[in-house]
Amino acid sequence: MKSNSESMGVGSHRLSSRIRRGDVFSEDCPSRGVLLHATSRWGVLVLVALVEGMHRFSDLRRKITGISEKMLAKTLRDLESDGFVLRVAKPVVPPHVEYSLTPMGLEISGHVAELADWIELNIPKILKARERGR
Amino acid sequence: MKSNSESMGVGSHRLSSRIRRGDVFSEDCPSRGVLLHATSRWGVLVLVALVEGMHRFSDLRRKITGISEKMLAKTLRDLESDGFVLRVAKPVVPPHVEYSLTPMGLEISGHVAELADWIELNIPKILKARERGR
DNA sequence: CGGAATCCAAGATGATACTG
DNA sequence: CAGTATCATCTTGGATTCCG
Repeated sequence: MKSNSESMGVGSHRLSSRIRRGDVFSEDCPSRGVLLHATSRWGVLVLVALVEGMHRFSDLRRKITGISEKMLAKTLRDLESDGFVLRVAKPVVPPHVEYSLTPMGLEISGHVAELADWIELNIPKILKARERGR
Repeated sequence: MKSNSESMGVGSHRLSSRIRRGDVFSEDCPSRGVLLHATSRWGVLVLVALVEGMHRFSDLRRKITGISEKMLAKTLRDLESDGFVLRVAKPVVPPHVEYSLTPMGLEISGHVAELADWIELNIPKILKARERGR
Protein backbone atom coordinates (compact mmCIF):
# COMPACT_ATOMS: atom_id res chain seq x y z
CA MET A 1 0.00 0.00 0.00
CA LYS A 2 3.03 2.16 0.08
CA SER A 3 5.53 0.07 -1.72
CA ASN A 4 5.83 2.62 -4.47
CA SER A 5 8.44 4.58 -2.61
CA GLU A 6 11.51 2.59 -1.92
CA SER A 7 10.79 -0.21 -4.32
CA MET A 8 11.59 1.85 -7.35
CA GLY A 9 13.70 4.71 -6.19
CA VAL A 10 13.68 8.25 -7.37
CA GLY A 11 15.83 7.82 -10.39
CA SER A 12 14.37 4.68 -11.84
CA HIS A 13 11.59 5.88 -14.07
CA ARG A 14 8.97 3.19 -13.92
CA LEU A 15 6.94 4.80 -16.66
CA SER A 16 7.70 1.93 -18.96
CA SER A 17 5.36 2.48 -21.84
CA ARG A 18 4.42 5.90 -20.69
CA ILE A 19 5.35 9.31 -21.81
CA ARG A 20 8.75 10.71 -21.12
CA ARG A 21 7.66 13.31 -18.67
CA GLY A 22 10.18 15.69 -17.30
CA ASP A 23 9.87 18.90 -19.18
CA VAL A 24 7.07 20.24 -17.04
CA PHE A 25 9.51 20.47 -14.21
CA SER A 26 11.66 22.88 -16.13
CA GLU A 27 10.63 26.44 -15.50
CA ASP A 28 11.15 27.59 -19.05
CA CYS A 29 9.02 24.86 -20.57
CA PRO A 30 5.98 26.26 -22.36
CA SER A 31 3.91 23.47 -20.84
CA ARG A 32 4.05 25.28 -17.57
CA GLY A 33 2.19 28.23 -19.01
CA VAL A 34 -0.53 26.11 -20.51
CA LEU A 35 -0.81 24.11 -17.34
CA LEU A 36 -1.13 27.37 -15.51
CA HIS A 37 -4.06 28.46 -17.64
CA ALA A 38 -5.82 25.13 -17.73
CA THR A 39 -5.47 24.60 -14.01
CA SER A 40 -5.99 28.17 -12.92
CA ARG A 41 -8.59 28.81 -10.30
CA TRP A 42 -11.24 29.77 -12.84
CA GLY A 43 -9.82 28.04 -15.90
CA VAL A 44 -10.75 24.66 -14.53
CA LEU A 45 -14.31 25.69 -13.88
CA VAL A 46 -14.75 27.37 -17.25
CA LEU A 47 -13.45 24.32 -19.07
CA VAL A 48 -15.71 22.00 -17.14
CA ALA A 49 -18.68 24.26 -17.70
CA LEU A 50 -18.12 24.39 -21.43
CA VAL A 51 -18.02 20.61 -21.73
CA GLU A 52 -21.77 20.77 -21.80
CA GLY A 53 -21.82 23.00 -24.82
CA MET A 54 -21.88 26.62 -25.85
CA HIS A 55 -22.37 29.29 -23.26
CA ARG A 56 -22.75 33.02 -23.43
CA PHE A 57 -20.68 35.29 -21.24
CA SER A 58 -23.48 35.84 -18.79
CA ASP A 59 -24.33 32.14 -18.77
CA LEU A 60 -20.87 31.38 -17.49
CA ARG A 61 -21.00 34.23 -15.04
CA ARG A 62 -24.19 32.84 -13.56
CA LYS A 63 -23.05 29.24 -13.60
CA ILE A 64 -19.66 29.76 -12.02
CA THR A 65 -20.66 31.27 -8.75
CA GLY A 66 -18.29 33.85 -7.39
CA ILE A 67 -16.37 34.71 -10.51
CA SER A 68 -16.03 38.36 -11.39
CA GLU A 69 -16.48 39.79 -14.86
CA LYS A 70 -12.85 40.70 -15.06
CA MET A 71 -11.58 37.25 -14.19
CA LEU A 72 -14.07 35.56 -16.46
CA ALA A 73 -12.96 37.77 -19.32
CA LYS A 74 -9.31 37.18 -18.61
CA THR A 75 -9.76 33.45 -18.20
CA LEU A 76 -11.65 33.21 -21.46
CA ARG A 77 -8.98 35.22 -23.23
CA ASP A 78 -6.24 32.96 -21.90
CA LEU A 79 -8.06 29.80 -22.85
CA GLU A 80 -8.86 31.23 -26.25
CA SER A 81 -5.24 32.10 -26.90
CA ASP A 82 -4.25 28.55 -26.02
CA GLY A 83 -6.68 27.30 -28.60
CA PHE A 84 -9.05 25.67 -26.13
CA VAL A 85 -11.96 28.05 -26.39
CA LEU A 86 -13.68 29.43 -29.45
CA ARG A 87 -15.15 32.90 -29.23
CA VAL A 88 -17.84 33.93 -31.68
CA ALA A 89 -19.15 37.46 -31.49
CA LYS A 90 -22.28 38.20 -33.45
CA PRO A 91 -22.49 41.74 -34.78
CA VAL A 92 -25.80 42.60 -33.23
CA VAL A 93 -27.17 45.01 -30.67
CA PRO A 94 -27.18 44.20 -27.87
CA PRO A 95 -23.96 42.20 -28.21
CA HIS A 96 -24.18 38.45 -28.39
CA VAL A 97 -21.03 36.41 -27.85
CA GLU A 98 -20.84 32.65 -27.77
CA TYR A 99 -18.11 30.61 -26.14
CA SER A 100 -17.51 26.97 -26.86
CA LEU A 101 -14.73 24.41 -26.79
CA THR A 102 -12.51 23.74 -29.74
CA PRO A 103 -11.76 20.08 -30.50
CA MET A 104 -8.54 20.48 -28.57
CA GLY A 105 -10.39 22.19 -25.75
CA LEU A 106 -12.81 19.32 -25.58
CA GLU A 107 -9.96 16.91 -25.10
CA ILE A 108 -8.30 18.79 -22.31
CA SER A 109 -11.50 19.54 -20.48
CA GLY A 110 -12.13 15.84 -20.49
CA HIS A 111 -9.07 15.41 -18.34
CA VAL A 112 -9.88 18.39 -16.19
CA ALA A 113 -13.41 17.17 -15.69
CA GLU A 114 -12.18 13.76 -14.62
CA LEU A 115 -10.08 15.45 -12.01
CA ALA A 116 -12.95 17.57 -10.79
CA ASP A 117 -15.26 14.56 -10.73
CA TRP A 118 -12.76 12.55 -8.75
CA ILE A 119 -12.54 15.30 -6.17
CA GLU A 120 -16.28 15.67 -5.83
CA LEU A 121 -16.62 11.96 -5.50
CA ASN A 122 -13.97 11.77 -2.82
CA ILE A 123 -14.75 14.92 -0.92
CA PRO A 124 -16.09 13.02 2.06
CA LYS A 125 -12.90 11.03 2.40
CA ILE A 126 -10.78 14.12 1.90
CA LEU A 127 -12.61 16.08 4.53
CA LYS A 128 -12.24 13.22 6.94
CA ALA A 129 -8.50 13.11 6.28
CA ARG A 130 -8.34 16.81 6.96
CA GLU A 131 -9.93 16.51 10.35
CA ARG A 132 -7.54 13.78 11.35
CA GLY A 133 -4.73 16.05 10.31
CA ARG A 134 -5.79 18.59 12.93
CA MET B 1 -21.05 21.70 7.24
CA LYS B 2 -22.55 20.79 4.00
CA SER B 3 -24.43 17.72 3.04
CA ASN B 4 -23.27 17.59 -0.52
CA SER B 5 -21.52 14.36 0.23
CA GLU B 6 -24.43 12.03 0.04
CA SER B 7 -26.48 14.29 -2.15
CA MET B 8 -24.87 12.80 -5.20
CA GLY B 9 -24.37 9.32 -3.93
CA VAL B 10 -21.14 7.56 -4.52
CA GLY B 11 -22.85 4.81 -6.42
CA SER B 12 -24.58 6.98 -8.95
CA HIS B 13 -21.59 7.23 -11.20
CA ARG B 14 -23.39 6.18 -14.34
CA LEU B 15 -22.85 8.72 -17.05
CA SER B 16 -19.48 8.41 -18.70
CA SER B 17 -18.45 12.02 -18.86
CA ARG B 18 -21.64 13.44 -17.56
CA ILE B 19 -22.04 12.59 -13.94
CA ARG B 20 -24.08 14.81 -11.73
CA ARG B 21 -21.51 17.50 -11.57
CA GLY B 22 -22.58 20.87 -10.38
CA ASP B 23 -21.34 21.44 -6.92
CA VAL B 24 -17.92 22.55 -8.01
CA PHE B 25 -19.58 25.56 -9.52
CA SER B 26 -20.87 26.64 -6.17
CA GLU B 27 -18.42 28.87 -4.40
CA ASP B 28 -18.98 27.43 -0.98
CA CYS B 29 -18.39 23.87 -2.03
CA PRO B 30 -15.36 22.35 -0.31
CA SER B 31 -14.37 20.80 -3.63
CA ARG B 32 -13.27 24.20 -4.74
CA GLY B 33 -10.64 24.37 -2.07
CA VAL B 34 -9.26 20.96 -2.85
CA LEU B 35 -9.30 21.71 -6.54
CA LEU B 36 -7.43 24.87 -5.73
CA HIS B 37 -4.68 22.99 -3.94
CA ALA B 38 -4.42 20.14 -6.39
CA THR B 39 -4.32 22.45 -9.38
CA SER B 40 -2.31 25.21 -7.84
CA ARG B 41 0.74 26.39 -9.69
CA TRP B 42 3.09 24.24 -7.62
CA GLY B 43 0.64 21.65 -6.36
CA VAL B 44 0.38 20.08 -9.78
CA LEU B 45 4.11 19.75 -10.11
CA VAL B 46 4.60 18.37 -6.64
CA LEU B 47 1.92 15.74 -7.17
CA VAL B 48 3.38 14.70 -10.48
CA ALA B 49 6.86 14.57 -9.04
CA LEU B 50 5.78 12.35 -6.18
CA VAL B 51 4.15 9.84 -8.50
CA GLU B 52 7.60 8.41 -8.94
CA GLY B 53 8.03 7.75 -5.27
CA MET B 54 9.33 9.28 -2.11
CA HIS B 55 11.26 12.51 -2.23
CA ARG B 56 13.00 14.58 0.34
CA PHE B 57 12.41 18.29 0.60
CA SER B 58 15.56 19.16 -1.24
CA ASP B 59 14.87 16.52 -3.88
CA LEU B 60 11.66 18.29 -4.75
CA ARG B 61 13.31 21.66 -4.61
CA ARG B 62 15.89 20.53 -7.12
CA LYS B 63 13.45 18.71 -9.34
CA ILE B 64 10.85 21.43 -9.58
CA THR B 65 12.89 24.18 -11.09
CA GLY B 66 12.00 27.65 -9.97
CA ILE B 67 10.07 26.87 -6.83
CA SER B 68 11.07 28.73 -3.69
CA GLU B 69 11.49 27.11 -0.32
CA LYS B 70 8.54 28.95 1.06
CA MET B 71 6.19 27.91 -1.67
CA LEU B 72 7.35 24.32 -1.59
CA ALA B 73 6.76 24.21 2.14
CA LYS B 74 3.34 25.74 1.85
CA THR B 75 2.33 23.52 -1.05
CA LEU B 76 3.41 20.43 0.83
CA ARG B 77 1.51 21.55 3.89
CA ASP B 78 -1.64 22.10 1.86
CA LEU B 79 -1.41 18.76 0.13
CA GLU B 80 -0.69 17.05 3.41
CA SER B 81 -3.71 18.59 5.05
CA ASP B 82 -5.87 17.35 2.19
CA GLY B 83 -4.59 13.87 2.81
CA PHE B 84 -2.69 13.55 -0.45
CA VAL B 85 0.83 13.73 0.86
CA LEU B 86 2.43 11.86 3.72
CA ARG B 87 5.16 13.61 5.64
CA VAL B 88 7.57 11.55 7.68
CA ALA B 89 10.17 13.38 9.71
CA LYS B 90 12.96 11.30 11.15
CA PRO B 91 14.27 12.55 14.47
CA VAL B 92 17.87 12.86 13.42
CA VAL B 93 20.43 15.55 12.98
CA PRO B 94 20.61 16.93 10.43
CA PRO B 95 16.87 16.72 9.77
CA HIS B 96 15.61 14.12 7.36
CA VAL B 97 12.05 14.42 6.07
CA GLU B 98 10.43 12.17 3.52
CA TYR B 99 7.44 13.07 1.41
CA SER B 100 5.36 10.55 -0.44
CA LEU B 101 1.86 10.10 -1.76
CA THR B 102 -0.91 8.56 0.28
CA PRO B 103 -3.13 6.03 -1.52
CA MET B 104 -5.59 8.86 -2.10
CA GLY B 105 -2.80 11.10 -3.27
CA LEU B 106 -1.69 8.47 -5.72
CA GLU B 107 -5.15 8.42 -7.23
CA ILE B 108 -5.46 12.13 -7.69
CA SER B 109 -1.97 12.56 -9.03
CA GLY B 110 -2.85 9.99 -11.63
CA HIS B 111 -5.45 12.37 -12.98
CA VAL B 112 -3.19 15.36 -12.65
CA ALA B 113 -0.38 13.52 -14.40
CA GLU B 114 -2.67 12.58 -17.26
CA LEU B 115 -3.49 16.20 -17.69
CA ALA B 116 0.15 17.21 -17.62
CA ASP B 117 1.05 14.46 -20.06
CA TRP B 118 -1.67 15.51 -22.44
CA ILE B 119 -0.38 19.04 -22.41
CA GLU B 120 3.21 18.03 -23.02
CA LEU B 121 2.09 15.79 -25.82
CA ASN B 122 0.06 18.52 -27.44
CA ILE B 123 2.33 21.45 -26.80
CA PRO B 124 3.28 21.77 -30.47
CA LYS B 125 -0.34 22.00 -31.51
CA ILE B 126 -1.11 24.44 -28.73
CA LEU B 127 1.76 26.72 -29.58
CA LYS B 128 0.69 26.72 -33.18
CA ALA B 129 -2.82 27.68 -32.17
CA ARG B 130 -1.38 30.49 -30.11
CA GLU B 131 0.49 31.96 -33.01
CA ARG B 132 -2.56 31.94 -35.18
CA GLY B 133 -4.35 33.77 -32.43
CA ARG B 134 -1.95 36.66 -32.77
C1' DC C 1 -25.00 42.49 -23.15
C1' DG C 2 -20.23 42.00 -23.19
C1' DG C 3 -16.77 43.70 -22.03
C1' DA C 4 -12.59 47.35 -21.13
C1' DA C 5 -10.65 50.72 -17.74
C1' DT C 6 -9.64 52.05 -13.23
C1' DC C 7 -8.75 51.71 -8.35
C1' DC C 8 -7.88 48.83 -4.35
C1' DA C 9 -7.44 44.95 -1.08
C1' DA C 10 -5.69 40.54 -0.43
C1' DG C 11 -2.98 36.83 -1.35
C1' DA C 12 0.81 34.61 -3.93
C1' DT C 13 5.52 34.57 -4.82
C1' DG C 14 10.47 35.48 -4.32
C1' DA C 15 15.07 36.58 -2.12
C1' DT C 16 17.42 36.61 1.82
C1' DA C 17 18.60 35.72 6.44
C1' DC C 18 18.19 32.89 10.39
C1' DT C 19 17.53 28.56 13.38
C1' DG C 20 16.98 23.79 15.47
C1' DC D 1 18.71 19.64 6.03
C1' DA D 2 14.38 21.45 6.46
C1' DG D 3 12.33 24.63 7.23
C1' DT D 4 10.51 29.63 9.45
C1' DA D 5 10.59 34.81 9.61
C1' DT D 6 10.82 39.01 7.24
C1' DC D 7 10.39 42.21 3.76
C1' DA D 8 9.59 43.63 -1.02
C1' DT D 9 7.11 42.73 -5.22
C1' DC D 10 3.96 40.83 -8.48
C1' DT D 11 -0.40 38.88 -9.46
C1' DT D 12 -5.28 37.87 -8.34
C1' DG D 13 -9.54 39.05 -7.62
C1' DG D 14 -13.38 42.21 -6.68
C1' DA D 15 -16.16 46.45 -7.13
C1' DT D 16 -17.31 50.11 -9.77
C1' DT D 17 -17.87 52.89 -13.78
C1' DC D 18 -18.26 53.57 -18.57
C1' DC D 19 -19.02 52.46 -23.50
C1' DG D 20 -20.62 50.60 -28.15
